[in-house]
Amino acid sequence: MGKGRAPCCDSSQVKRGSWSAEESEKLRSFIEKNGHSNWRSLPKLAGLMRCGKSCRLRWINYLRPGLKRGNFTKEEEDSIIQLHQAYGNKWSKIASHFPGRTDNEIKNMWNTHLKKRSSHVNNHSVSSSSSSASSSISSGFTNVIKCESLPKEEQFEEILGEHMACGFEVNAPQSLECIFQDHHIPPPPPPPISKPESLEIHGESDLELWSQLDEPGLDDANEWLNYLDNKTC
DNA sequence: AACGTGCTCAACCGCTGGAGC
DNA sequence: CGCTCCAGCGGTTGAGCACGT
Repeated sequence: MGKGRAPCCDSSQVKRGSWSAEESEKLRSFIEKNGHSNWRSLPKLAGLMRCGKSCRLRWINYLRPGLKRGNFTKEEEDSIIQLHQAYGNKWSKIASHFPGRTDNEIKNMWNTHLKKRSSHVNNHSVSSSSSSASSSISSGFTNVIKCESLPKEEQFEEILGEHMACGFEVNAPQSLECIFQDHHIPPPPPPPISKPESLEIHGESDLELWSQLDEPGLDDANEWLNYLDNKTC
């Protein structure tokens, strides 16, 4: 650490470990009355012997209203796997697709259950991805990108959302990455630019069209998706 | 009943990026 | 421009529980 910043709190002054019901209630009622504009000073103001970070975690992962607790549904699990293909370990990003679920919860779910399942699905999808990718580029999905009022990044988010809702399989987001990477939209994890797998399924010389997208602008991406859309409708 | 093992999940730790000075 | 502060994020840990022997 050296001359780095001071520790967030003095460990001799704060309580650690599990939260009691009383502490949780104190935190909840304080935040409901006063909000949480400053986590650092919050514990003091709320009369808690806790570090601000700890309060924040407790609130976000446990006390926050609207949290959906309990088991994940099959659909949620499938979506997590798919989103993980697109985002990697960006748990907060993934969690944003599941209102009421926390990044911590999803991260735990992934590490304990889905990691194994995903590797299985991944292997399986290598052989079957083409057809599933083709059928899931629905017109609804394509319409999202046409909503040009949204910033590009949001468009990408929207697309992925639709995309997952369509049951689009794992390597499809990577195709999208190819299309959008020049828009400086935060990319999903690699692979490098290449012709999307989904092209081959149409049995046409799609490479030609792809090659025209050397410097794809958003319109090019639209064109591309329209093309795919037409092919699948 | 006692013990060992594996699993779950709340919580902690350390790092990063943005904002303010 | 560099420093400090802070919120937020992702990785990791460990207490508690369930289950098998």
